[in-house]
Amino acid sequence: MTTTPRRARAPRQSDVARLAGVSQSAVSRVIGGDTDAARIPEATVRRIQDAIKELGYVPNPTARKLRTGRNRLLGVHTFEAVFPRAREDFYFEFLLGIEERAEEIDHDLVLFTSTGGSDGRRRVYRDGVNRLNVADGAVLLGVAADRAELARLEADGYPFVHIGRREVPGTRITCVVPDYESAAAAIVDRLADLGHTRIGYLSSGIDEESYADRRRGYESAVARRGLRDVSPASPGPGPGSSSADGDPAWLDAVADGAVTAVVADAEWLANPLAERLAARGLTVPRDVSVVVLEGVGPEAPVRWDCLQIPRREVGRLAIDTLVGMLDEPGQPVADVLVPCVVVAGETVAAPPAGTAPPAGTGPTKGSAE
Amino acid sequence: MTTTPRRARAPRQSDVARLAGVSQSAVSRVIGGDTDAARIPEATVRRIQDAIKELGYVPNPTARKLRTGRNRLLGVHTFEAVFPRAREDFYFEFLLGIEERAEEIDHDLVLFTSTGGSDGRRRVYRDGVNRLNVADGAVLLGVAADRAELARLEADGYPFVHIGRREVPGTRITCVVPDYESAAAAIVDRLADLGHTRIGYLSSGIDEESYADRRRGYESAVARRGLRDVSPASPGPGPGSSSADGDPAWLDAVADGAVTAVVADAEWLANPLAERLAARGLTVPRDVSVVVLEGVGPEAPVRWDCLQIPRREVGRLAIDTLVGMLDEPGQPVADVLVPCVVVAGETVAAPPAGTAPPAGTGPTKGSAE
DNA sequence: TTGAAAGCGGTACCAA
DNA sequence: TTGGTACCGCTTTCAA
Repeated sequence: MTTTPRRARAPRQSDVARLAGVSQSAVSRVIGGDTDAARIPEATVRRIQDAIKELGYVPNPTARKLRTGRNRLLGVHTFEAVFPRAREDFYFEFLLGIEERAEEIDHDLVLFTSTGGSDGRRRVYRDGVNRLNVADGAVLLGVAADRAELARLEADGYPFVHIGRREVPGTRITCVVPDYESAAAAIVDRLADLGHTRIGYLSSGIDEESYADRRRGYESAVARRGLRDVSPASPGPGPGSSSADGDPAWLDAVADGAVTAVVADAEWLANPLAERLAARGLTVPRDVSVVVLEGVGPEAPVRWDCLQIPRREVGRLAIDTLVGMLDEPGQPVADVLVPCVVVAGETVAAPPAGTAPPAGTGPTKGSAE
Repeated sequence: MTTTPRRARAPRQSDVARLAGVSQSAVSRVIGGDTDAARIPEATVRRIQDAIKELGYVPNPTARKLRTGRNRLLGVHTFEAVFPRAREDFYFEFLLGIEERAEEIDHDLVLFTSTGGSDGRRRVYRDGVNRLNVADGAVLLGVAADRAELARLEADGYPFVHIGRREVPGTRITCVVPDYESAAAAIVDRLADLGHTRIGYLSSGIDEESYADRRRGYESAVARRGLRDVSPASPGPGPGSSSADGDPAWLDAVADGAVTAVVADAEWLANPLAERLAARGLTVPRDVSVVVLEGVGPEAPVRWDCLQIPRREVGRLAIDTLVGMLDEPGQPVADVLVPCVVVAGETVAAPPAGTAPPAGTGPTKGSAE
């Protein structure tokens, strides 16, 4: 009976070397695949491989890491709950892409966890030690990423990329971000091409980089195409203060034909908008076209025309960018912009015929009162 | 301006030693908290700590691991999808307990991922190397855990515990399992105490250790209490072949009063059972009591009397067991049984008055035809 | 009390 | 081509 004896000590390269009758460095070379640099005779390679098999030798990743600084382990750190429930669908696709790509390039992934503090926020540093250090580098994500930690990580020279734009004063952190700006501009272009000349922007009021990107793309395209921007007054940030709620005057102006297309930050803004327009006798898209700047799933009640965030691709590119940083340390790395797809739905059409711009219909910018 | 210069190299103990004017080993001792063994003067300790702070020194976990074999990293490996959707609720509580306990004893958690194969199954070994090796040990979970890998892991001497009982011929793997057997027996005892004398077992037909445990507890208690077991014929294993579907004859016998209480493997068996009993004019629990052998959430439509799996506690104990193995290598470790709670619901009552056992109501075991 | 030095298991340079 | 050897950063004897 050939029961494997409880191996007291894992075999090392030196054991392999002894069995094969060669030096330890020869073993290391064969394992490292350095057969080109220092051509080792077929026979020797064979003997070494046999010895490896016989002993069941496997390289020790810890020793490797200590020596080379790499162990083909990539960290993933989300600043939110470990096993998110509500946010799960949001992260899921990113993580899929990350995992997919990591595996393709033969890296393993480690998900860092532990809440780290009584406040329940997930931290990178605990007692001053960077927990990510066991991995060669890390991908960070999470809408509420702690910026101070990002700055420290960067200052410590730890290689990482962040999914989603994150600006930290005095620090250059590498981000992989959906190209919201171009996509928003493309959406405006499409509306302009269809004949819309007076459009509005319905903002979520959320003060975060990605929302700013979208708005910027919208505004530059509006200017470039010479359109008239008739948006409601910007609401203060914070939940519940959607601008659709806040500006009935603007809605009345829309009903009056002041605007023939609306670009909305998010689906949860578009739904009440459609309701309120309906209450004023307007139909989407016959009277007003609506585009949503955040991908909506196929199970959405309305098939909005929308911008689709390429989450999977963003995840994959985050891995590639990170590994690029590891391979070329010290090189400055530019942010990576990932193109978004604009998906056609059922909420965009040409403006209603004969909707000439009513003369002097309110301000170009700001509330339409 | 005190901008931290881009640190080319992380500070090491030797740097700290030089700055503090002591030897490297002194630094190591202070960090290791060995102040008792080799009493270092207050002043020296202070100088070293100051130097540590000034340099921002943090210990290198890789070097530590290479030297001591430990790095306070515990792996978690699930054999199912990385970011489970459907199963999430099932695993979630285990993971909560694992994380909670790991943090209490100051260990970090590493979730291993990567699908490992084109078959989509998650593997521990890839190209023969144990990917868990960067961690001191690991907690494994997943209903379809690959047994061959468990055997190999054990043979390799890698420390791990498995959540849920897993039998592998020729191997002793340490498991942390809910004590289904005792809980099932306690349930039978309670029914017997209430006066039930003829009860049935509704099996899921799933061929797995945990289900076998439950049935064993049921059967031993039935025998011990001298009850009559009138269960439907065991269905073949596989989805859709629930025994409630498969045995209308048994249902008729129940309606006839052959059985006053039913123990069901899972909630998805109990729901159709209740419907079919209702169709025959029976009410739960007035005519028939029903207990479910798998905890059901508070949002369940029916508040079943049920067995609650102490998932959180199981997770915590898995960590404690694992760390125990690490602290005392070589010691054989017994499986850990975690008591289950039996939760009172609204589906158990005393048997209907005057339900004397009908004489000769069918076989003690098997189909009640 | 403190320091020098030997590894932990590999990698990679430099000689032979 | 091959082997000897220094070193990665830390822990832990063993001497001083």
